[in-house]
Amino acid sequence: MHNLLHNLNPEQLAAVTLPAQSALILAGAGSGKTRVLTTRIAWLIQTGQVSPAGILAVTFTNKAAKEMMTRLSAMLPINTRGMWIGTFHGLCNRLLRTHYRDAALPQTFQILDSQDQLSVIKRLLKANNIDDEKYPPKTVMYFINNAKDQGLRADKVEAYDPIERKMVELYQMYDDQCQREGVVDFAELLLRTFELLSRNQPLREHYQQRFKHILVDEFQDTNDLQYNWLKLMAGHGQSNGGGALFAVGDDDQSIYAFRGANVGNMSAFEREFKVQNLIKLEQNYRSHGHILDSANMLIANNSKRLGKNLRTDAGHGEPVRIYEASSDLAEAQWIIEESKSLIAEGASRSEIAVLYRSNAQSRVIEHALFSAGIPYHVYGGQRYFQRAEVKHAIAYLQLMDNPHNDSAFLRVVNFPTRGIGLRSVEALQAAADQYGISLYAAVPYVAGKAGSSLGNFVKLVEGARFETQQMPLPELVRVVLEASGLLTHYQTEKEGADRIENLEQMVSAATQFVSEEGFGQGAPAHLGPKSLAQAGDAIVNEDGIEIIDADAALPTVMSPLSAFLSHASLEAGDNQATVGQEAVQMMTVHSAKGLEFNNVFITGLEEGLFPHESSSREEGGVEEERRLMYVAITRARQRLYMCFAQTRMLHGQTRYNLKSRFFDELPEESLKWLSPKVQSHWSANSRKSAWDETPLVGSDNAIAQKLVQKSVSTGAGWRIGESVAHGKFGEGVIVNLEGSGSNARAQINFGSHGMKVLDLSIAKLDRLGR
DNA sequence: CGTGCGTCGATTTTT
DNA sequence: TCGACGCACG
Repeated sequence: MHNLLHNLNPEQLAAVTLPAQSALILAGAGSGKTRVLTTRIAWLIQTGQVSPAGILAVTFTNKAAKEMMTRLSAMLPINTRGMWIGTFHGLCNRLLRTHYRDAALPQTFQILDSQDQLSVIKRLLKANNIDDEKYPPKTVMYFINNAKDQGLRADKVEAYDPIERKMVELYQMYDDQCQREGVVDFAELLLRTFELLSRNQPLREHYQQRFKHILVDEFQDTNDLQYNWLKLMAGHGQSNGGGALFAVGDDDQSIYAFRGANVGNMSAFEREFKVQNLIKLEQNYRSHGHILDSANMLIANNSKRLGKNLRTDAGHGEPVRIYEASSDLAEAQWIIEESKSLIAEGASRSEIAVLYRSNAQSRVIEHALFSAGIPYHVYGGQRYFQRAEVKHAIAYLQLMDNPHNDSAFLRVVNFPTRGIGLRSVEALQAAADQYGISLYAAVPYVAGKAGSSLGNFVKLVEGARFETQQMPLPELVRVVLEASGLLTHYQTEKEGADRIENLEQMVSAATQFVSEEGFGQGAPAHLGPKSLAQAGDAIVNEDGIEIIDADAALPTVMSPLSAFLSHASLEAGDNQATVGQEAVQMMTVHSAKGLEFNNVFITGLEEGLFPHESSSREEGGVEEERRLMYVAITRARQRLYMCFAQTRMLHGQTRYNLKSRFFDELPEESLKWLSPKVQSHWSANSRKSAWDETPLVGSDNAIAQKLVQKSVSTGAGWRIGESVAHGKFGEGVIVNLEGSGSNARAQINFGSHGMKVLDLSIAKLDRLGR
C-alpha cells in the first residue's frame, strides 16, 4: 500500500485517501488527474474498504476508460473484473441489455450512431411528406438530442410556436419509429436507463447499494441528463444513502457547451451534495514556467471560475514564440521551418503537434508538410466502423440479429445491386406503413416481380443466419462477407482493394473482440433457443425480490454477435492505422484535450477564427473560446509557438483578420515576438514595446520601415489589409476599398465592433504602427 | 442503375 | 475553395 501512495504530492494524497463521502477534485491540466482517480480506486480496494464490484467509474471516451483499466491492472494484483469502468453509454448499454424487458426493449435492440439517426429522421420526414426545407433533418436531430440530453420526452417539451410544436410532434414520431424498429440512439441509451432506474425502485436500490464508490472523470463535460443519472446512481437525497460520488474535473477546460455540457454541474454538485471535500490539484507536472504563466494569465480573464492557479517546479524554460505571417501560406511555411529545426535538434516528430481551431485550416499546413517531405498524421479522419463498406457489412449482421432495423435493411437491400430499385422499395414502404410493421416484415405483402427479388433478399439473410448458427463470431463474419456478395462486389470495382482490406479486417476485429471481451473463442455467435428463453430480466417485484445483476446476466442475454454490434456502434474505432509512423501530429484544439507534447504550435490566432466569430454571438461564447485557448496552451511541455496570418483564404475568399485578442491577455515577459519577414500590419494594439525588445533583423527591419513609410507618404493610398484606428470603433483592418476621390469608402473590420463601411473623406482614421 | 453536374454550406465532437 | 448531396440523363 505504501507503494501505491508513494510518489503523490500532498493534495493528490489527500484526494486519494478521502473518506467515503462526496468529493469534488478540481484537477488542473497536467496535475495527475488520472493518476489520482486510479490510485484512489486501487487504494479503496487494497485497504479493504470496498470490493471491486462496489466500484463504478465513468468516463466520456473509450480511450479514457481503457487507460484507467490498464493503469489499474498494473497497480492491483487482483483481477479488475467486477469493477464497472466504462463510458456513460457503454455502462447504460450493459444495464439495458440485462434489464431489457423492464426497459421495454427487444433483447437484440441495436444502437444507432449519428449517421444512422440522421437517416432515420430523413426517412421519417419523407414518409410524412414534411418539407425538409422548413424542417431540416439536422435541425430535427439537434432538437431531439437536445431534449433527450435534458431528460425530456416529447410530452414534456414545451413548445412556444407552430414550428416547435411540429418539432415535438416529430420527436414523438421518431421515438415511436425507433421503438418499432428496436433501435436506440446514443442519447436514448442514457435516458432509457435513467427512466428505468427512476421507475423501478428495487432495481435502483440494488445498484445504489452495490456501487459504494462512484468516480467520474471530466465532470465539467457532463450534461444535465448525465448529472441526473449520476445523482440517481449515487442515491442522492435518499435516506439509506447510496454510493459516494467522487467527481474529478476542471471548469477551465470546459469546452463542450455546444454539445450540451453544463459546467454549472460542478457548482450544482458542490451545493446539492453539500460537498465537504474540495481539493484543488494545482501542481503541474507537464509544462515549463513561461507556458504555465501564459495559461494562468489568460484564463484569469474569465469570470465565474471556481478558481485555480497552476504552478510548477520546473524552471521558466523557453519563452513562448510568436510569429506574424503575411498569409496562411507563409504561416504554414514558418511552421515547417521551425519544425525542421526542432527535428534537427533531435525532437521526435510525434512530439510536435500543430493545433488549429477548425479543420479547414489543416489543408494549407498539410500541403506544406507534404511538400517538405515531413510525415504527418491528421487526427479525426473517418473511423473504422464508419467507413461505407464496413457499415454495409455491419448492416447485414444487424439484419441477422434484428431484422426490424429498417436503416440496416435500406442500406443493403440493394447493395450489392440485386435488382431492387426505388419503386420496389416504395411499394415495400407502403406495405410497411399500412400495417405498421418493419420493411423486413412487410416483404410477404409485396406481390409480383419486386416481391420475389425482395423475397430472395430475405432468404439470403435467413440463410446466413441459419448457416452460421453454431459458428464462432469471426467465422460468422467471414461467411457473411462472402454470402452478402460484398467481397465479390469490391473485387470487381477498380478501387476496391482498400475496401476489401477493410472488410477483411473485420474478421480480425471480431477475433480480437471475442478474446478481449471474454465471450470465449469457441462459443457460437448466436445463442441457442434455450438460452434465449432462459435469459432474462432481473426478476423484480415488490415482495419476493430476486435481482439478477448485470454481471451474472449479461452473457446469457447477449450473444457474441449482439455484443459485437454494440461494440461497433459504441466504439467507432481508430481513424487509420498510421500510428506506427513517426509523424507530426495535426489536430483541432478540441481533439488535443487530454494530450500533451513537447512542442506545440497554436495556429490561426486571429479574431474571427480564434476566438471564432460565431462565439461572439453566443452567451459566454468568448469565455469558452478562452478556455479552448487555455487547453491549447497547456498541451505543451517545453516549447510553445503561436502564430497568425494577415491574410487568409477561407471559403474561397481572402480575409483580413486582426490578430487574436488573446495575445493581449498573455504575460509579456513570457513571450518572444519573432521578427516579421514581411511588412507587418503592426498588430492593432499596444504591443509596440515587445517589438522593441526583439529588434528586427537588420535588413528586414529596413525593408519593413521603408514599406511603411511608403504607404504613409502615398497619402490617399489606403491599402487593403492595412491596420487602422478609429476614434469610436478602435482598431481595425481594411478589408475592401471602393469608389475614389471624395467618394472613396473603406470597408473595415473592427473586430468586436463589427464590420463598418466608412467614407474616407469624412472618417477620421489613423494608420497604426508609425 | 450508374454517372455527371449543379447547388449549397462551411466551428468545435464523443458516444 | 471544396466537398457532399440531390436530381436529371444515358
